[in-house]
Amino acid sequence: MNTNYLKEASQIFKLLSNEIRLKMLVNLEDKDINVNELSKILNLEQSAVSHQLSILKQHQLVDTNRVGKSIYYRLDDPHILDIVNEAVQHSSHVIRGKKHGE
Amino acid sequence: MNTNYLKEASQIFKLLSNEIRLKMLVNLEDKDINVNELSKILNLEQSAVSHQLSILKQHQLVDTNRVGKSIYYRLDDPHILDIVNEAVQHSSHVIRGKKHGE
DNA sequence: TTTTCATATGTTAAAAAATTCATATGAAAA
DNA sequence: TTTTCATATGAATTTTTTAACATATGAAAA
Repeated sequence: MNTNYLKEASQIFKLLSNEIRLKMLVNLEDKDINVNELSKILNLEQSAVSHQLSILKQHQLVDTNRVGKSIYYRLDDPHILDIVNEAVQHSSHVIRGKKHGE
Repeated sequence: MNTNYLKEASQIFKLLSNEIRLKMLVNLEDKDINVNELSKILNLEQSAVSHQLSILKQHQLVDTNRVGKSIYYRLDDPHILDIVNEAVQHSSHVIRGKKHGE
């Protein structure tokens, strides 16, 4: 069974495994937002926000464009949110189901 | 914007962010497999396999049943593979697209 | 009921990721 | 062309994950 392709998949999941980054992506769904705004929205230090955005950008989940002095971020491939939605659905199933423990 | 639900999602992604665990899930797609077999398939120590399986089980991604002395694992909710497939698709897009660097 | 064998668990060491604080950059505004 | 301001980057620290080895468990087979 060839499972080489799973390495890349695991890397994407690593990106998505952080709540802050998820929040960023979700917030960027329908509008571009600059670093300072994101910082307020997420209630995080500017530096923390920049660091996370840089990770997302490195992996081409977001892209930037400058407006005046600000850098606005946008989703590079909105399809990524489909993956997030699937995970949300999954978790709500599990919670509702309470298959095992509790 | 309410983003509380993203915490659970991030936890699922955390589970999926490890190549070994992904390989396990994919291998379990169409048949149950016991620990020893998995150990051979993935070329990993038994203990490592058990540890990872235990994480997956704790989060209800797999379940077990005993046959003789062996413990067979199975997918608890095959839907989880849909999420994996979406990620695979995404990564192949990005690779093909080579949107930015290189 | 003793032994065997597959699997699970505990623990520690190593690696990777996240957080924080300080500082650098560099384009835009003055 | 100097200053300002938003953002990026660097580096040290802490936290989280992974990996590895040793050992415990416990059901099944003898």
